[in-house]
Amino acid sequence: MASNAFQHLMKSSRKLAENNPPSKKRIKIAAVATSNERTPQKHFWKSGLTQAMNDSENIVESSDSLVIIKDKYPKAKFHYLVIPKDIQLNSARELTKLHLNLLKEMQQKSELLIKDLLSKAEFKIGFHAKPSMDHLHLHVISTDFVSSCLKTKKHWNSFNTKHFLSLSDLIKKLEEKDNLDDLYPSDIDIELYLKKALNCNQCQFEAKTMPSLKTHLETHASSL
DNA sequence: GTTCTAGAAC
DNA sequence: GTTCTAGAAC
Repeated sequence: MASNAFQHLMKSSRKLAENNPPSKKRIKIAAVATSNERTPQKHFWKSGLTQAMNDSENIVESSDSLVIIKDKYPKAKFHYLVIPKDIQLNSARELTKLHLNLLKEMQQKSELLIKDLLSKAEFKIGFHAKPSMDHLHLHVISTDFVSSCLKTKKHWNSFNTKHFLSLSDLIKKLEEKDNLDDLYPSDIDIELYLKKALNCNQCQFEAKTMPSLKTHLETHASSL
């Protein structure tokens, strides 16, 4: 009897939940509806970085030419973005020999940034071949990949396949050639990379699901 | 890029 | 029944 009453209560509370969606969602719908009436911007979120790099809350350090911020959704214990202030490019694909000095400055600043962390972590420094956010940004990320923000296969593969282009490779290429045409993957290859099986970056383990990969990565991190 | 959630996969 | 992924979001 008591359990029946409890089940009934649960049922009715679930119904209540259905009839009253979370306020967060309502606000979102209202905001979208407003933006549609006046300025329909399908990809408004792409400019998120441009906002973040100008918000002192996020800035780790800043110079005339570069700003370094913490990634808002870090995919590892340490995850920074090194962003050139005065560049119009959205992707590393368009970098040329003319950008070599800038890239070397970014490399120097990145190495300085992680200098004191090298006893705690290893780092990857590079660009996503196909970034989602506008404004060229260099990822400086620790290789533990232990983070609650790491959730999807795309997250993992974007850093752990040839979708991730190491800065030192880019610099090497531009020292011998004018552009990155013969280093850069095609759009088709990029799609394949992002859908690859989930291979651990520290051993031969292949995970079947993201949750199992995350559990596995934690075992590497705790054995350090 | 994230959030949300339907329905696939287990 | 629960876990997990993947596609929509105008």
